[in-house]
Amino acid sequence: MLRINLDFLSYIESIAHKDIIADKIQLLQYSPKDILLTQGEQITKIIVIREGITKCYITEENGKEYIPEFLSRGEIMGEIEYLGKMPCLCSVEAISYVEAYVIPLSIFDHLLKTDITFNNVLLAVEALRVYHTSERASFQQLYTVEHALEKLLHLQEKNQVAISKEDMASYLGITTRTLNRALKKIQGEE
Amino acid sequence: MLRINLDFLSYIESIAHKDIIADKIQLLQYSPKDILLTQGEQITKIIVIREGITKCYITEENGKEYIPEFLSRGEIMGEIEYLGKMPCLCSVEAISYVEAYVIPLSIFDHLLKTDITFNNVLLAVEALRVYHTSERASFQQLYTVEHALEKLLHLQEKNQVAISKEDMASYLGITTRTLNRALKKIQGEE
DNA sequence: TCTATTATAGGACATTTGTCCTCCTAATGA
DNA sequence: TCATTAGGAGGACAAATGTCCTATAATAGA
Repeated sequence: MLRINLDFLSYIESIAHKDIIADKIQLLQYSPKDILLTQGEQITKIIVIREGITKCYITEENGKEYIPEFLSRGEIMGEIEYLGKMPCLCSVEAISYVEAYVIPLSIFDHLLKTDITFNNVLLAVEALRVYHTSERASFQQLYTVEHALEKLLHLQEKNQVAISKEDMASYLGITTRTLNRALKKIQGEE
Repeated sequence: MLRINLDFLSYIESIAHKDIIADKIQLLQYSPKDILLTQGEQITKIIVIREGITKCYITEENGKEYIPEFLSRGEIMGEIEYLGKMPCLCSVEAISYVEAYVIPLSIFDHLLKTDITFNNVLLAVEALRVYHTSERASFQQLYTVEHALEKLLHLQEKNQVAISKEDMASYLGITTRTLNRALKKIQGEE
């Protein structure tokens, strides 16, 4: 639910500090509600979060929203679209104070073509993403809302994150009304 | 819905034929209902489909099934789990006659560590997977069953695939009863 | 201080979906 | 030929979910 990837962050930081290209990788700051990426647009940079929490959300044509993930430390964004030559899948919004490395596409491309360790590390990142995304899609389709909600609440507690009810509903792919009902039911069972 | 990746297939075939390691990559045949991978087991090989259609399915603890994708030409399997050091996420079953390249882990690993083009091609594959998986999860959560079913029917027609009603329901994350109702409703609207 | 806005909570009703059954048909093997 | 089985279709009822609406509390800004 709150994805982090410290291995990847370490690798990016080692590049950002030591490399000849270091001065081309910026460390930027974002405030809550700042937009890091916009759905549908072409990618112009790759972003890796150093600190803070963001939400990644898809707005469908019927106006509803779905949150595939909350991204935090060491998570990369924009690379999927660049690699697949696709427009941006999600919008990404800071929900806390955020610091992130911003990598120009030229640098990202250079790393892809020359740095095999970078390729290996990135492949591991993407593998985990596919795994978790499929696992979650399956879970949410086949279990009750309550079951999914309980899991979400545990994750929230474990990660010490506070998210709005609306975002929780978007993450679960339900309405806030259904979320409230499920919360009531869980309380009653305790 | 029926994923194919001809670029990746070309690259694998070029390796399978020309390389020094060619004799270690086998071309195996499978009949309908043969199992290529089993959910929960450790991966022992990487498989790339040359011909035919397979279904990839997750069985949850409550006995229900979810089908993340139907994989066909040029699709790879097992690599996610190997890269992420995870047990097998899905079982994969042939639903037509299938021919597939079977790559030993040692060879796959060797390619990862030495062949940067291989890394680049594989990254593109995984990027598309994350993209499509998230896109579909969002779509299925936020639109009506009918809407999702119509899309599925178009894809089936376009790809000339016949799948059982039960598999269609598993793909949509619903019961066959709900599938039948949705089919009736669509017929009425035509 | 006073309004406007936002997040939250939940009632009432309609719709959708799941569960449990039954029935039908085609294909298969004894 | 006659069960037997698997896939498909759909009725009846219960449960879950969405929609629409109202209400409250907290907060920000004039």
